[in-house]
Amino acid sequence: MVTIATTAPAPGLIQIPPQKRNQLLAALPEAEWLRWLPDLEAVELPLGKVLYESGATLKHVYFPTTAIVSLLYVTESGASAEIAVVGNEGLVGISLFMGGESTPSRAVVQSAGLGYRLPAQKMKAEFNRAGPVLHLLLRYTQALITQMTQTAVCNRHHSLDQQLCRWLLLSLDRLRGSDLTMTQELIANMLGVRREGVTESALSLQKAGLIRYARGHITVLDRTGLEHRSCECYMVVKKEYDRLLPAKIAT
Amino acid sequence: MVTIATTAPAPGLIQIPPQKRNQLLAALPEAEWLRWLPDLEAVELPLGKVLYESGATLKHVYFPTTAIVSLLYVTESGASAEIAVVGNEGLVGISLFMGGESTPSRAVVQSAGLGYRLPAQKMKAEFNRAGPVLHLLLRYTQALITQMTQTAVCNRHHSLDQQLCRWLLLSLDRLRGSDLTMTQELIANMLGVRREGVTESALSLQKAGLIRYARGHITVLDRTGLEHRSCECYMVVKKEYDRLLPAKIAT
DNA sequence: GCCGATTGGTGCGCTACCGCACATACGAGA
DNA sequence: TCTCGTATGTGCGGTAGCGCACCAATCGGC
Repeated sequence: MVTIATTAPAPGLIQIPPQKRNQLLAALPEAEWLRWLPDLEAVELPLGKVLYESGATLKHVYFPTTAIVSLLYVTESGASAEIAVVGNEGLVGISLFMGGESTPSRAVVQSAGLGYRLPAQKMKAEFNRAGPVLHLLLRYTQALITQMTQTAVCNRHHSLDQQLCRWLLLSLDRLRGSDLTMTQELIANMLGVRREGVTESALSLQKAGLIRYARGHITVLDRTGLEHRSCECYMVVKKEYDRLLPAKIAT
Repeated sequence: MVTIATTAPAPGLIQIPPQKRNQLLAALPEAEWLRWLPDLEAVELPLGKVLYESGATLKHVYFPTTAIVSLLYVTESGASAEIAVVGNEGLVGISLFMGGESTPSRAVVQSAGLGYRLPAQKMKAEFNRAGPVLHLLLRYTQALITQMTQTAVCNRHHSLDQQLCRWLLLSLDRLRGSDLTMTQELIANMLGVRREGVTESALSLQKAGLIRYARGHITVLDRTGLEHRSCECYMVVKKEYDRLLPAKIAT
């Protein structure tokens, strides 16, 4: 059970509103911030929760704060592949303002946590004001596109080892700390590979002293090492996010 | 040498302006159409021409009419992978209005032909009017995103045979007729695989009577057969384009 | 403190694709 | 018509990752 404070800073203490732990929300101009606040609903995002299904019309957009959400596609034969990952730097449900209202992919919570959501109508109305919000959201969308294209490239050319490093780093960037709660089975589903393959790659990372893990809990020991072992895809994506999005907020 | 008529229908004959062979331009409301027309510059797009480089700031957006353009990413090691393909249904240079002004990918003419271009400033100004053009372009962008994500999925899960079918079909949809001028080497570069692999897959398609080809010229004999042999990715993309974009124009 | 379920580790044969080397064939231009 | 360059066909050993079967370790609930 989680109690979520949506208002009222503690007396005598300047407190960051929890909504601002999402960087897009934090980047809103004051006028927008005040207008959105009453409609932002805090939500728990437990592991595995499906935020939208392939082809379904969206009812909300989600702004994760401490959760991570995977956008993934499931093939007719049941195989899956992660397209992109969204954390507190972004939002889930771009097709709402892009105009399609749905996509062929699915959004699933990959790492449990909290977030906020805004009703679809409100989101569209705000977007269509065509002010700074529009540009903020489109820049985020472009960053997301880069992540997607890099996923395509990585799937084509890079080894499972490299992809695992990229994946760990992208996930890590979207969490505080250096731990993630994540079974190898889950990672395999995201990467669209066999669980055994992940076991093998993870073992080699562990032997190299880069990570340590046990039963669904991974600790990154040597971030720089991971970066070296990763393919270029991680850095390409990271640099685009840094370039396109407002400076990060301290959390 | 190509003469391009930008105005003046032949006497006694109702003629479609050549600009309208691009479906986005054709879908413009009358007011926009008239405003854009003087700034639309006809350009030849010869095979291999680079419309923009990775990371470079765009000076124009391109609206292909008879040409096809590939968006591709080249890795540090020189390997390449196609991210998406753009023909007369779309435009090249979405990062201009998305706000990034550049992307880590590159745009190369894959099939020679004609197109029109609009200066970057004009494009941004028109987009920022926030009228119907904005929504048209964003819907196109969402369709493009679908193509990109499906490329990622296809790279992960489907065989070269299937990918070749998908690729042929996507290219074919962006040309009139059933011929394409394209060496196996080129196709291999797009798909990010070995040339020999393409030879082998192409042979099996030819043996099955689906295509015929010789020295850089491919003729599709059995489109339906190709569709059956392709993975689901082709249809997913096609349906999203049909859903998101205005009805096609007769050309 | 025991038990079943979850998670991770390992072996093995298989296949698709890679990298390389080289043979062939077609076609445009001298 | 000959020739050279480009395009395509083929063979072969190597390897990354797959599918499957099974074992080992550890955790949480009773």
